[in-house]
Amino acid sequence: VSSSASDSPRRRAPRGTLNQQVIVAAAIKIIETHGLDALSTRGLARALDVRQTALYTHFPDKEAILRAVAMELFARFKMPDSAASDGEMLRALIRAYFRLLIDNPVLVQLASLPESVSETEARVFEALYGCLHRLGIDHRNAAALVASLSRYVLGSATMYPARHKWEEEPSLWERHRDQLATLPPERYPAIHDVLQNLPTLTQEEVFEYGLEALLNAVDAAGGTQAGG
Amino acid sequence: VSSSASDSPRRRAPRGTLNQQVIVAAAIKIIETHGLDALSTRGLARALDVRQTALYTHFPDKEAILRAVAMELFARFKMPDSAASDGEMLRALIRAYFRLLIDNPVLVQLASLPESVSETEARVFEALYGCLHRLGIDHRNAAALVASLSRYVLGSATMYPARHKWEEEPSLWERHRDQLATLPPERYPAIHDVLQNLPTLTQEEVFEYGLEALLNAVDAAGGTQAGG
DNA sequence: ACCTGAACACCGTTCAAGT
DNA sequence: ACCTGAACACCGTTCAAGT
Repeated sequence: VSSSASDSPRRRAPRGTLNQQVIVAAAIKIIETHGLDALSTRGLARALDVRQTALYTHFPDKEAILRAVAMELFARFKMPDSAASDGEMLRALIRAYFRLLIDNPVLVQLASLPESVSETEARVFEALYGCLHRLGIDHRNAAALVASLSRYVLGSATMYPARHKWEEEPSLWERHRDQLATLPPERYPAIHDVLQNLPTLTQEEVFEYGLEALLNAVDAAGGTQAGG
Repeated sequence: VSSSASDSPRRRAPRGTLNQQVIVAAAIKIIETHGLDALSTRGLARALDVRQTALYTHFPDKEAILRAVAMELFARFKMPDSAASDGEMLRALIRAYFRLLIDNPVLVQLASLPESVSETEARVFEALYGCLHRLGIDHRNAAALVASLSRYVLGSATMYPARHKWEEEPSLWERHRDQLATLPPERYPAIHDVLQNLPTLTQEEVFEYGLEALLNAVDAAGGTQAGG
Protein backbone atom coordinates (compact mmCIF):
# COMPACT_ATOMS: atom_id res chain seq x y z
CA VAL A 1 0.00 0.00 0.00
CA SER A 2 3.10 2.22 -0.16
CA SER A 3 3.44 4.88 -2.84
CA SER A 4 3.94 3.22 -6.21
CA ALA A 5 2.87 5.61 -9.01
CA SER A 6 2.69 9.38 -9.37
CA ASP A 7 -1.09 9.38 -8.90
CA SER A 8 -0.92 7.96 -5.40
CA PRO A 9 -0.90 10.50 -2.56
CA ARG A 10 2.55 11.38 -1.35
CA ARG A 11 3.39 10.96 2.30
CA ARG A 12 3.91 14.65 3.02
CA ALA A 13 3.90 17.72 0.84
CA PRO A 14 7.23 19.57 0.81
CA ARG A 15 7.54 22.99 2.34
CA GLY A 16 6.93 25.40 -0.52
CA THR A 17 4.08 23.44 -2.15
CA LEU A 18 1.37 25.96 -1.33
CA ASN A 19 0.96 29.68 -1.77
CA GLN A 20 -1.94 31.99 -2.56
CA GLN A 21 -1.24 31.91 -6.30
CA VAL A 22 -1.33 28.16 -6.78
CA ILE A 23 -4.38 27.83 -4.55
CA VAL A 24 -6.28 30.44 -6.54
CA ALA A 25 -5.20 28.86 -9.84
CA ALA A 26 -6.39 25.43 -8.71
CA ALA A 27 -9.67 26.90 -7.46
CA ILE A 28 -10.31 28.60 -10.80
CA LYS A 29 -9.56 25.36 -12.62
CA ILE A 30 -12.11 23.47 -10.52
CA ILE A 31 -14.71 26.22 -10.91
CA GLU A 32 -14.26 26.39 -14.67
CA THR A 33 -14.39 22.63 -15.02
CA HIS A 34 -17.09 21.64 -12.55
CA GLY A 35 -18.72 24.84 -11.33
CA LEU A 36 -18.65 26.88 -8.15
CA ASP A 37 -20.80 24.40 -6.23
CA ALA A 38 -18.17 21.73 -6.83
CA LEU A 39 -15.47 23.76 -5.08
CA SER A 40 -14.86 22.44 -1.57
CA THR A 41 -11.82 22.87 0.61
CA ARG A 42 -11.40 19.11 0.60
CA GLY A 43 -11.55 18.85 -3.19
CA LEU A 44 -9.28 21.84 -3.60
CA ALA A 45 -6.72 20.30 -1.26
CA ARG A 46 -6.95 16.99 -3.11
CA ALA A 47 -6.23 18.75 -6.42
CA LEU A 48 -3.15 20.29 -4.83
CA ASP A 49 -2.14 17.00 -3.23
CA VAL A 50 -2.16 18.34 0.32
CA ARG A 51 -4.46 17.92 3.34
CA GLN A 52 -7.33 20.33 3.46
CA THR A 53 -6.21 22.12 6.61
CA ALA A 54 -3.01 23.23 4.88
CA LEU A 55 -5.11 25.78 3.00
CA TYR A 56 -5.77 27.65 6.23
CA THR A 57 -2.12 28.59 6.49
CA HIS A 58 -2.57 30.78 3.40
CA PHE A 59 -6.19 31.97 3.65
CA PRO A 60 -8.28 32.66 6.74
CA ASP A 61 -11.36 30.97 5.28
CA LYS A 62 -13.02 29.81 2.08
CA GLU A 63 -14.58 33.20 1.43
CA ALA A 64 -11.11 34.75 1.28
CA ILE A 65 -10.19 32.23 -1.41
CA LEU A 66 -13.30 33.17 -3.37
CA ARG A 67 -12.47 36.87 -3.08
CA ALA A 68 -8.99 36.16 -4.43
CA VAL A 69 -10.56 34.16 -7.28
CA ALA A 70 -12.84 37.07 -8.14
CA MET A 71 -9.91 39.50 -8.11
CA GLU A 72 -7.91 37.23 -10.39
CA LEU A 73 -10.80 36.91 -12.86
CA PHE A 74 -11.55 40.64 -12.79
CA ALA A 75 -7.96 41.20 -13.81
CA ARG A 76 -8.76 39.44 -17.09
CA PHE A 77 -10.73 42.49 -18.19
CA LYS A 78 -9.56 43.95 -21.47
CA MET A 79 -9.93 47.72 -21.46
CA PRO A 80 -11.06 48.62 -25.00
CA ASP A 81 -8.85 50.78 -27.18
CA SER A 82 -9.85 54.42 -27.23
CA ALA A 83 -12.70 54.72 -29.72
CA ALA A 84 -13.57 57.24 -32.40
CA SER A 85 -16.03 59.06 -30.19
CA ASP A 86 -17.11 59.13 -26.57
CA GLY A 87 -20.41 57.56 -27.61
CA GLU A 88 -18.56 54.64 -29.19
CA MET A 89 -16.22 54.38 -26.20
CA LEU A 90 -19.24 54.15 -23.92
CA ARG A 91 -20.58 51.22 -25.92
CA ALA A 92 -17.19 49.54 -26.10
CA LEU A 93 -16.78 49.78 -22.31
CA ILE A 94 -20.19 48.27 -21.60
CA ARG A 95 -19.68 45.50 -24.13
CA ALA A 96 -16.26 44.66 -22.68
CA TYR A 97 -17.69 44.50 -19.17
CA PHE A 98 -20.54 42.28 -20.34
CA ARG A 99 -18.02 40.06 -22.11
CA LEU A 100 -15.97 39.72 -18.91
CA LEU A 101 -19.04 38.55 -16.98
CA ILE A 102 -20.22 36.02 -19.55
CA ASP A 103 -16.70 34.69 -20.12
CA ASN A 104 -16.32 34.24 -16.35
CA PRO A 105 -19.85 33.51 -15.15
CA VAL A 106 -18.66 32.78 -11.63
CA LEU A 107 -18.13 36.53 -11.25
CA VAL A 108 -21.91 36.93 -11.36
CA GLN A 109 -22.32 34.27 -8.69
CA LEU A 110 -19.68 35.96 -6.57
CA ALA A 111 -21.17 39.43 -7.01
CA SER A 112 -22.78 39.35 -3.57
CA LEU A 113 -19.50 38.69 -1.76
CA PRO A 114 -18.57 41.40 0.71
CA GLU A 115 -15.61 42.48 -1.32
CA SER A 116 -14.01 45.76 -2.13
CA VAL A 117 -14.61 47.24 -5.56
CA SER A 118 -12.05 45.75 -7.88
CA GLU A 119 -9.50 47.83 -9.72
CA THR A 120 -11.29 46.80 -12.91
CA GLU A 121 -14.67 48.09 -11.79
CA ALA A 122 -13.19 51.36 -10.63
CA ARG A 123 -11.45 51.85 -13.98
CA VAL A 124 -14.63 51.08 -15.91
CA PHE A 125 -16.71 53.47 -13.81
CA GLU A 126 -14.09 56.17 -14.13
CA ALA A 127 -13.98 55.78 -17.90
CA LEU A 128 -17.80 55.77 -18.15
CA TYR A 129 -18.19 58.93 -16.11
CA GLY A 130 -15.40 60.55 -18.11
CA CYS A 131 -17.17 59.85 -21.40
CA LEU A 132 -20.48 61.13 -20.07
CA HIS A 133 -18.86 64.26 -18.70
CA ARG A 134 -17.28 65.06 -22.05
CA LEU A 135 -20.62 64.42 -23.74
CA GLY A 136 -22.13 67.15 -21.60
CA ILE A 137 -24.34 64.88 -19.47
CA ASP A 138 -25.05 66.37 -16.04
CA HIS A 139 -24.16 64.57 -12.84
CA ARG A 140 -27.63 63.33 -12.09
CA ASN A 141 -28.22 61.85 -15.54
CA ALA A 142 -24.72 60.39 -15.62
CA ALA A 143 -25.20 58.65 -12.27
CA ALA A 144 -28.66 57.36 -13.20
CA LEU A 145 -27.44 56.11 -16.57
CA VAL A 146 -24.38 54.34 -15.20
CA ALA A 147 -26.51 52.74 -12.49
CA SER A 148 -29.11 51.62 -15.04
CA LEU A 149 -26.44 50.23 -17.33
CA SER A 150 -24.83 48.26 -14.46
CA ARG A 151 -28.18 46.71 -13.61
CA TYR A 152 -28.84 45.87 -17.22
CA VAL A 153 -25.44 44.27 -17.70
CA LEU A 154 -25.76 42.26 -14.48
CA GLY A 155 -29.23 41.00 -15.44
CA SER A 156 -28.09 40.19 -18.97
CA ALA A 157 -25.05 38.28 -17.74
CA THR A 158 -27.18 36.38 -15.21
CA MET A 159 -29.55 35.20 -17.94
CA TYR A 160 -26.85 34.56 -20.51
CA PRO A 161 -26.90 30.95 -21.69
CA ALA A 162 -23.48 30.07 -20.42
CA ARG A 163 -22.93 26.59 -21.80
CA HIS A 164 -21.41 25.26 -18.64
CA LYS A 165 -19.22 22.28 -19.29
CA TRP A 166 -20.30 20.65 -16.09
CA GLU A 167 -24.05 20.68 -16.34
CA GLU A 168 -26.48 19.32 -18.86
CA GLU A 169 -29.34 21.59 -18.03
CA PRO A 170 -30.00 24.42 -20.44
CA SER A 171 -29.59 28.00 -19.31
CA LEU A 172 -32.17 30.24 -17.72
CA TRP A 173 -32.85 31.84 -21.07
CA GLU A 174 -33.38 28.64 -23.02
CA ARG A 175 -35.47 27.03 -20.31
CA HIS A 176 -37.59 30.14 -20.14
CA ARG A 177 -38.18 30.15 -23.88
CA ASP A 178 -38.93 26.43 -24.04
CA GLN A 179 -41.37 26.64 -21.19
CA LEU A 180 -43.17 29.64 -22.59
CA ALA A 181 -43.69 27.59 -25.74
CA THR A 182 -45.46 24.84 -23.80
CA LEU A 183 -48.09 27.18 -22.33
CA PRO A 184 -51.62 26.66 -23.64
CA PRO A 185 -51.98 28.89 -26.73
CA GLU A 186 -55.64 29.66 -26.04
CA ARG A 187 -54.81 31.31 -22.72
CA TYR A 188 -51.56 32.91 -23.84
CA PRO A 189 -52.18 34.03 -27.43
CA ALA A 190 -49.81 37.01 -27.39
CA ILE A 191 -46.87 34.89 -26.19
CA HIS A 192 -47.42 32.32 -28.91
CA ASP A 193 -47.92 34.99 -31.51
CA VAL A 194 -44.45 36.32 -30.79
CA LEU A 195 -42.72 32.95 -30.35
CA GLN A 196 -44.08 31.57 -33.63
CA ASN A 197 -43.06 34.58 -35.64
CA LEU A 198 -39.60 34.89 -34.17
CA PRO A 199 -37.29 32.03 -35.12
CA THR A 200 -34.00 33.63 -34.21
CA LEU A 201 -33.06 36.30 -31.71
CA THR A 202 -29.68 35.81 -30.12
CA GLN A 203 -28.61 36.93 -26.68
CA GLU A 204 -26.19 39.33 -28.32
CA GLU A 205 -28.97 40.93 -30.37
CA VAL A 206 -31.09 41.31 -27.24
CA PHE A 207 -28.17 42.84 -25.39
CA GLU A 208 -27.46 45.34 -28.16
CA TYR A 209 -31.13 46.29 -28.36
CA GLY A 210 -31.33 47.22 -24.66
CA LEU A 211 -27.94 48.89 -24.74
CA GLU A 212 -28.96 51.16 -27.60
CA ALA A 213 -32.26 51.97 -25.91
CA LEU A 214 -30.51 52.96 -22.70
CA LEU A 215 -27.96 55.05 -24.57
CA ASN A 216 -30.52 56.86 -26.71
CA ALA A 217 -30.95 59.33 -23.89
CA VAL A 218 -27.26 60.19 -24.19
CA ASP A 219 -27.42 60.68 -27.93
CA ALA A 220 -30.39 62.98 -27.37
CA ALA A 221 -28.85 65.02 -24.53
CA GLY A 222 -25.21 65.37 -25.58
CA GLY A 223 -24.49 66.24 -29.22
CA THR A 224 -24.51 62.96 -31.13
CA GLN A 225 -21.72 62.16 -33.54
CA ALA A 226 -24.08 60.99 -36.28
CA GLY A 227 -23.85 57.38 -37.48
CA GLY A 228 -20.53 55.53 -37.32
CA VAL B 1 -36.15 15.00 31.81
CA SER B 2 -39.68 14.14 30.67
CA SER B 3 -41.78 16.72 28.82
CA SER B 4 -42.66 19.58 31.15
CA ALA B 5 -43.42 22.73 29.14
CA SER B 6 -44.73 23.40 25.64
CA ASP B 7 -41.27 24.32 24.36
CA SER B 8 -39.76 20.94 25.07
CA PRO B 9 -39.72 18.49 22.16
CA ARG B 10 -42.69 16.17 22.17
CA ARG B 11 -42.10 12.43 22.10
CA ARG B 12 -43.70 11.84 18.74
CA ALA B 13 -45.52 14.12 16.31
CA PRO B 14 -49.13 13.06 15.68
CA ARG B 15 -50.14 11.81 12.30
CA GLY B 16 -51.40 14.87 10.46
CA THR B 17 -48.72 17.27 11.70
CA LEU B 18 -47.02 17.71 8.35
CA ASN B 19 -48.19 18.54 4.86
CA GLN B 20 -46.75 20.52 1.97
CA GLN B 21 -48.52 23.72 3.03
CA VAL B 22 -47.20 23.91 6.58
CA ILE B 23 -43.71 22.94 5.46
CA VAL B 24 -43.64 25.69 2.82
CA ALA B 25 -45.04 28.22 5.32
CA ALA B 26 -42.38 27.35 7.88
CA ALA B 27 -39.66 27.51 5.22
CA ILE B 28 -40.79 30.97 4.12
CA LYS B 29 -40.82 32.14 7.73
CA ILE B 30 -37.23 30.98 8.25
CA ILE B 31 -36.09 32.50 4.95
CA GLU B 32 -37.74 35.84 5.69
CA THR B 33 -36.33 35.92 9.22
CA HIS B 34 -32.83 34.55 8.76
CA GLY B 35 -32.22 34.28 5.04
CA LEU B 36 -32.03 31.46 2.52
CA ASP B 37 -28.63 30.28 3.74
CA ALA B 38 -30.14 29.67 7.17
CA LEU B 39 -32.69 27.20 5.80
CA SER B 40 -31.61 23.62 6.50
CA THR B 41 -33.74 20.51 6.61
CA ARG B 42 -32.71 20.09 10.23
CA GLY B 43 -33.70 23.63 11.20
CA LEU B 44 -36.93 23.41 9.23
CA ALA B 45 -37.85 20.17 11.00
CA ARG B 46 -37.01 21.72 14.38
CA ALA B 47 -39.31 24.66 13.65
CA LEU B 48 -42.08 22.18 12.87
CA ASP B 49 -41.25 20.05 15.93
CA VAL B 50 -40.60 16.91 13.94
CA ARG B 51 -37.50 14.91 13.01
CA GLN B 52 -35.82 16.04 9.83
CA THR B 53 -36.47 12.85 7.90
CA ALA B 54 -40.23 13.36 8.22
CA LEU B 55 -39.93 16.07 5.57
CA TYR B 56 -39.03 13.45 2.98
CA THR B 57 -42.49 11.94 3.21
CA HIS B 58 -43.87 15.14 1.67
CA PHE B 59 -41.07 16.33 -0.62
CA PRO B 60 -38.51 14.28 -2.56
CA ASP B 61 -35.67 16.65 -1.68
CA LYS B 62 -34.79 20.13 -0.48
CA GLU B 63 -34.89 21.57 -3.99
CA ALA B 64 -38.54 20.55 -4.29
CA ILE B 65 -39.26 22.50 -1.11
CA LEU B 66 -37.53 25.55 -2.58
CA ARG B 67 -39.52 25.24 -5.79
CA ALA B 68 -42.73 25.18 -3.75
CA VAL B 69 -41.52 28.23 -1.81
CA ALA B 70 -40.89 30.08 -5.07
CA MET B 71 -44.34 29.15 -6.38
CA GLU B 72 -45.97 30.36 -3.18
CA LEU B 73 -44.10 33.68 -3.30
CA PHE B 74 -44.82 34.19 -7.00
CA ALA B 75 -48.50 33.86 -6.16
CA ARG B 76 -48.18 37.04 -4.11
CA PHE B 77 -47.93 39.02 -7.34
CA LYS B 78 -50.55 41.73 -7.65
CA MET B 79 -51.62 42.16 -11.25
CA PRO B 80 -52.09 45.92 -11.71
CA ASP B 81 -55.51 47.31 -12.56
CA SER B 82 -55.98 48.02 -16.24
CA ALA B 83 -54.39 51.39 -16.90
CA ALA B 84 -55.42 54.42 -18.95
CA SER B 85 -53.22 53.41 -21.88
CA ASP B 86 -51.18 50.46 -23.04
CA GLY B 87 -48.07 52.52 -22.41
CA GLU B 88 -49.08 53.05 -18.80
CA MET B 89 -50.08 49.42 -18.43
CA LEU B 90 -46.64 48.39 -19.67
CA ARG B 91 -45.03 50.51 -16.96
CA ALA B 92 -47.42 49.28 -14.28
CA LEU B 93 -46.66 45.64 -15.16
CA ILE B 94 -42.90 46.13 -15.00
CA ARG B 95 -43.13 48.06 -11.73
CA ALA B 96 -45.35 45.39 -10.17
CA TYR B 97 -42.92 42.66 -11.21
CA PHE B 98 -39.97 44.63 -9.82
CA ARG B 99 -41.92 45.17 -6.60
CA LEU B 100 -42.56 41.42 -6.30
CA LEU B 101 -38.84 40.67 -6.59
CA ILE B 102 -37.69 43.29 -4.09
CA ASP B 103 -40.44 42.41 -1.61
CA ASN B 104 -39.40 38.76 -1.86
CA PRO B 105 -35.68 38.90 -2.56
CA VAL B 106 -35.32 35.13 -2.22
CA LEU B 107 -37.05 34.88 -5.60
CA VAL B 108 -33.95 36.41 -7.16
CA GLN B 109 -31.74 33.89 -5.37
CA LEU B 110 -34.01 31.07 -6.53
CA ALA B 111 -34.12 32.32 -10.13
CA SER B 112 -31.61 29.71 -11.26
CA LEU B 113 -33.64 26.77 -9.98
CA PRO B 114 -34.69 24.35 -12.71
CA GLU B 115 -38.32 25.22 -12.34
CA SER B 116 -41.19 25.61 -14.71
CA VAL B 117 -42.28 29.14 -15.56
CA SER B 118 -44.70 30.24 -12.89
CA GLU B 119 -48.30 31.15 -13.64
CA THR B 120 -47.36 34.68 -12.59
CA GLU B 121 -44.53 35.01 -15.08
CA ALA B 122 -46.68 33.65 -17.88
CA ARG B 123 -49.44 36.15 -17.10
CA VAL B 124 -46.98 39.04 -17.00
CA PHE B 125 -45.38 38.07 -20.30
CA GLU B 126 -48.78 37.58 -21.90
CA ALA B 127 -49.92 41.01 -20.73
CA LEU B 128 -46.68 42.66 -21.88
CA TYR B 129 -46.86 41.16 -25.35
CA GLY B 130 -50.52 42.12 -25.54
CA CYS B 131 -49.77 45.76 -24.78
CA LEU B 132 -46.93 45.85 -27.29
CA HIS B 133 -49.07 44.23 -29.96
CA ARG B 134 -51.81 46.83 -29.50
CA LEU B 135 -49.18 49.56 -29.62
CA GLY B 136 -48.20 48.37 -33.06
CA ILE B 137 -44.76 47.02 -32.11
CA ASP B 138 -43.61 44.23 -34.42
CA HIS B 139 -42.69 40.79 -33.14
CA ARG B 140 -38.96 41.30 -33.25
CA ASN B 141 -38.99 44.57 -31.37
CA ALA B 142 -41.54 43.23 -28.88
CA ALA B 143 -39.40 40.18 -28.11
CA ALA B 144 -36.21 42.22 -27.83
CA LEU B 145 -37.87 44.78 -25.59
CA VAL B 146 -39.45 42.24 -23.25
CA ALA B 147 -36.14 40.41 -23.01
CA SER B 148 -34.27 43.64 -22.27
CA LEU B 149 -36.81 44.65 -19.66
CA SER B 150 -36.57 41.25 -17.93
CA ARG B 151 -32.81 41.58 -17.74
CA TYR B 152 -33.06 45.11 -16.43
CA VAL B 153 -35.60 44.16 -13.76
CA LEU B 154 -33.54 41.14 -12.67
CA GLY B 155 -30.38 43.21 -12.41
CA SER B 156 -32.18 45.99 -10.56
CA ALA B 157 -33.73 43.57 -8.09
CA THR B 158 -30.36 41.88 -7.53
CA MET B 159 -28.73 45.19 -6.63
CA TYR B 160 -31.66 46.53 -4.66
CA PRO B 161 -30.63 47.36 -1.08
CA ALA B 162 -32.92 44.88 0.58
CA ARG B 163 -32.50 45.66 4.24
CA HIS B 164 -32.34 42.06 5.30
CA LYS B 165 -33.37 41.61 8.88
CA TRP B 166 -30.82 38.90 9.39
CA GLU B 167 -27.65 40.53 8.24
CA GLU B 168 -25.82 43.66 9.23
CA GLU B 169 -23.93 44.11 6.03
CA PRO B 170 -25.17 46.82 3.71
CA SER B 171 -26.48 45.90 0.29
CA LEU B 172 -24.54 45.56 -2.92
CA TRP B 173 -25.62 49.05 -3.94
CA GLU B 174 -24.60 50.77 -0.73
CA ARG B 175 -21.31 48.93 -0.46
CA HIS B 176 -20.54 49.78 -4.04
CA ARG B 177 -21.21 53.49 -3.47
CA ASP B 178 -19.25 53.62 -0.23
CA GLN B 179 -16.28 51.89 -1.80
CA LEU B 180 -16.26 54.09 -4.86
CA ALA B 181 -16.05 57.05 -2.47
CA THR B 182 -12.88 55.66 -0.88
CA LEU B 183 -10.98 55.48 -4.17
CA PRO B 184 -8.11 57.95 -4.54
CA PRO B 185 -9.60 61.13 -6.09
CA GLU B 186 -6.48 61.91 -8.09
CA ARG B 187 -6.75 58.65 -10.03
CA TYR B 188 -10.54 58.64 -10.27
CA PRO B 189 -11.56 62.27 -10.76
CA ALA B 190 -14.73 61.60 -12.77
CA ILE B 191 -16.11 59.21 -10.14
CA HIS B 192 -15.55 61.73 -7.36
CA ASP B 193 -16.93 64.54 -9.44
CA VAL B 194 -20.22 62.68 -9.72
CA LEU B 195 -20.34 61.36 -6.16
CA GLN B 196 -19.68 64.78 -4.62
CA ASN B 197 -22.32 66.52 -6.67
CA LEU B 198 -24.99 63.90 -6.18
CA PRO B 199 -26.25 63.68 -2.59
CA THR B 200 -29.45 61.78 -3.22
CA LEU B 201 -30.43 59.31 -5.92
CA THR B 202 -32.70 56.55 -4.71
CA GLN B 203 -32.97 53.07 -6.13
CA GLU B 204 -36.49 53.89 -7.25
CA GLU B 205 -35.29 56.93 -9.17
CA VAL B 206 -32.60 54.86 -10.85
CA PHE B 207 -35.13 52.17 -11.72
CA GLU B 208 -37.54 54.67 -13.22
CA TYR B 209 -34.75 56.28 -15.24
CA GLY B 210 -33.76 53.03 -16.91
CA LEU B 211 -37.37 51.96 -17.38
CA GLU B 212 -38.22 55.17 -19.22
CA ALA B 213 -35.10 54.90 -21.35
CA LEU B 214 -35.98 51.35 -22.38
CA LEU B 215 -39.58 52.30 -23.12
CA ASN B 216 -38.68 55.37 -25.15
CA ALA B 217 -38.33 53.13 -28.15
CA VAL B 218 -41.97 52.10 -27.71
CA ASP B 219 -43.19 55.67 -27.43
CA ALA B 220 -41.27 56.43 -30.60
CA ALA B 221 -42.47 53.40 -32.59
CA GLY B 222 -46.10 53.04 -31.52
CA GLY B 223 -48.24 56.18 -31.34
CA THR B 224 -47.65 57.69 -27.90
CA GLN B 225 -50.58 58.80 -25.81
CA ALA B 226 -48.99 62.10 -24.79
CA GLY B 227 -48.24 62.78 -21.11
CA GLY B 228 -50.52 61.33 -18.45
C1' DA C 1 6.83 28.57 8.95
C1' DC C 2 4.26 25.21 6.97
C1' DC C 3 1.79 20.91 6.72
C1' DT C 4 -0.85 17.10 9.18
C1' DG C 5 -4.34 14.23 12.05
C1' DA C 6 -7.98 14.21 14.72
C1' DA C 7 -11.89 16.29 16.08
C1' DC C 8 -16.09 19.39 16.11
C1' DA C 9 -20.40 20.99 14.55
C1' DC C 10 -22.66 21.13 10.80
C1' DC C 11 -25.00 19.59 5.94
C1' DG C 12 -28.68 16.55 2.60
C1' DT C 13 -30.27 12.03 2.02
C1' DT C 14 -31.35 6.80 2.70
C1' DC C 15 -33.75 3.17 4.71
C1' DA C 16 -35.30 -0.24 7.76
C1' DA C 17 -38.10 0.08 11.67
C1' DG C 18 -41.84 1.53 14.54
C1' DT C 19 -46.93 3.18 15.13
C1' DA D 1 -49.51 6.40 5.55
C1' DC D 2 -46.63 8.91 8.26
C1' DC D 3 -42.98 9.71 11.51
C1' DT D 4 -38.50 8.11 13.73
C1' DG D 5 -33.48 6.54 14.69
C1' DA D 6 -29.46 5.39 13.03
C1' DA D 7 -26.37 5.71 9.57
C1' DC D 8 -23.83 7.47 5.36
C1' DA D 9 -21.15 10.63 2.80
C1' DC D 10 -20.40 14.94 2.72
C1' DC D 11 -19.33 20.19 4.42
C1' DG D 12 -16.06 24.43 6.72
C1' DT D 13 -13.20 25.19 10.51
C1' DT D 14 -10.14 24.55 14.91
C1' DC D 15 -6.06 23.31 17.11
C1' DA D 16 -2.46 20.80 19.15
C1' DA D 17 1.13 18.22 17.17
C1' DG D 18 4.75 17.05 14.06
C1' DT D 19 8.79 18.52 10.77
